[in-house]
Amino acid sequence: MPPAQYTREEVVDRLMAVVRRLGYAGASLAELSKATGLGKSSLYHYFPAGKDDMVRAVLDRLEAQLTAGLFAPLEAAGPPRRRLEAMVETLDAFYRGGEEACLLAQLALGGGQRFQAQLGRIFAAWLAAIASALRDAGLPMPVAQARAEDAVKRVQGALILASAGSDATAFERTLRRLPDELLASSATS
Amino acid sequence: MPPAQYTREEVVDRLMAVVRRLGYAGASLAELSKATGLGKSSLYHYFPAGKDDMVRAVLDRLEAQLTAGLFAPLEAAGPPRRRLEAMVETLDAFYRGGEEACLLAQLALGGGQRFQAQLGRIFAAWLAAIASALRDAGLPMPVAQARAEDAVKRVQGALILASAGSDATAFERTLRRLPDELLASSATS
DNA sequence: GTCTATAATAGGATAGAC
DNA sequence: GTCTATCCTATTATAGAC
Repeated sequence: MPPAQYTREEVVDRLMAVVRRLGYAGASLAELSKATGLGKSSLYHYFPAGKDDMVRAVLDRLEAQLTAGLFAPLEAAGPPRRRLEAMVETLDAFYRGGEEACLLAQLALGGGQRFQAQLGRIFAAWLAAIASALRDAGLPMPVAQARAEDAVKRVQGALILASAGSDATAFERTLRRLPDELLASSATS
Repeated sequence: MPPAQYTREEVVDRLMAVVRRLGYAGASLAELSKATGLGKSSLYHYFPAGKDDMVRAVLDRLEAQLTAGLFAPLEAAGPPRRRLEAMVETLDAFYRGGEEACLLAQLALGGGQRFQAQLGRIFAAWLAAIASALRDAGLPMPVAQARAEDAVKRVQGALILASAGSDATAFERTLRRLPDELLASSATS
């Protein structure tokens, strides 16, 4: 009954948690309503186009969060290693040590083609941001790009393994070794 | 109307294709019915407990297929490199160059905790099979295990990237470099 | 073993009061 | 801006004929 309990951003954050946990198809309006404390009609007030609209808002917000909290710091000035370590810390907090799934992966697998374009852009931005740090560390651009892609794959794969309950520590181990492996001057990559 | 159009295995294969593409929540009985050419009632004849029963059968069949087609060859006699190359070829065919998603990932992200125990076992078997080949190649067991885990993460991550439409060739590139990187005698891993 | 028909429920969406 | 009430459709599941 009280007016404007939550800001739109707070609402979107709560929606994000649901989609992240249950996926696009699994996130029913009932769940979304429960998570936000808003009735279905209130959700439709915020998001006139319905569920698609909600998930779109969630993805937009995630993109903004990643851009500001993950990609920008990777491309900012400062020692490349420090930047990569910051990424690792951000990821660890964001995925709560592997306990929380990745919204990008959820939408990639369960969102049909609805979000593919945006997901592609977000992943590309992530790759570019990592490559930027590696290039600043002195790696040739092709190597930097290849390693960046490898890093994202490892993080995503580790989250799948963690979700599968195979190995709860898999994610943490991946993160811990990431900076060293990205910056190594070896020949493998 | 004709009796027993498909064997149970054929039915399960068709169900698998749907779950793989749409995920657990997205795979409706209507889709499953369409894919198998069976009415809903016929599906309930094969799988009395309903959708859960169907997906359980799908996962059981996948586990059997992976055990016979992927894990066993990895642990069989023969040159380790050959075995790893066989894995890569099998994966490439199975995921059609990255165009098809991974059922394991779909169920890990969208299956709640319903399948977690089985998924954990399957991933553990995969890791053990790769590690077995690497140990036969002369790598110390801890290194073999770490690299095996890394390989599975890369494959899973590459499939996410491919699903996200970010980079269609990411999967192929990951596969191609896998044997060399797994067998390298470098210090990184 | 498959079908048609039907039920019961859940999901997405809207109308209109407050 | 939120609610209750409602609608329509999809979804899951079952009954019973063939």
